Amino acid sequence: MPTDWIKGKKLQDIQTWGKHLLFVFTNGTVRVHLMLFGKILINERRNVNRSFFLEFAKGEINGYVVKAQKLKGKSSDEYDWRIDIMSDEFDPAYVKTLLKENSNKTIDDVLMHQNLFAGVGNKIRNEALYRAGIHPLSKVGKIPAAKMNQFIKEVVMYANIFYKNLATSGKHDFFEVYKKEYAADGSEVTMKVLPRTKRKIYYSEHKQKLYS
DNA sequence: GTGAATGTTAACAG
DNA sequence: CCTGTTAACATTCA
Repeated sequence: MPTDWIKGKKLQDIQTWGKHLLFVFTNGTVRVHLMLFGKILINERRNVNRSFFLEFAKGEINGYVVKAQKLKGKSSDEYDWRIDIMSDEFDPAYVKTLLKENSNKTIDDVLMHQNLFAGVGNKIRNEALYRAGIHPLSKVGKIPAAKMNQFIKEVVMYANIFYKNLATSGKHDFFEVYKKEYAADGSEVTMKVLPRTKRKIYYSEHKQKLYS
């Protein structure tokens, strides 16, 4: 990404939307995505090329193996924070209306859609489904409304656990089912490779009910 | 040396 | 033209 346009400009704000990290300048916004292997370091460098960096009078922000691009318009035009699971504006009722258009899809599939649950990745998907007791291959339209409400809460709750873990210990290793042989409740964990996405899902047949 | 892993999207096939 | 699938990209760690 060309960076000439940022030179000498003031960084006004840093925002997040789902997995997007946004650096807001007076004359534009930079979106940074860490993809699978990305890292952001503050006042720290590695011995490999930075794929994105911001150098200030004091301190610097370095991105390694990240994807950076300039947003076309204002971030508020491009992003709807009602579907960002970590946002104060996250709106479960709104997400539910969006889910209605996806009632014939499976819950594991829909969860990873960044235009429905921005910020959910494979770990949060597996953990939230386990905590809510929903089988990943359940059909969205077959899950009772009350259960769906509970589930959406679990997504947000687990995302916050994940975040707090990372913020306090620098690690996120609180898993009850993901990559486990036995789940937290002692039941056996089943692992399946999803045919289309090739991602792995972990679940407990015992605890997680299949709605189909 | 090999495989797997917090993800997205361009390119392709049908 | 739309939908679904495959391939590509990049890095670190066990």
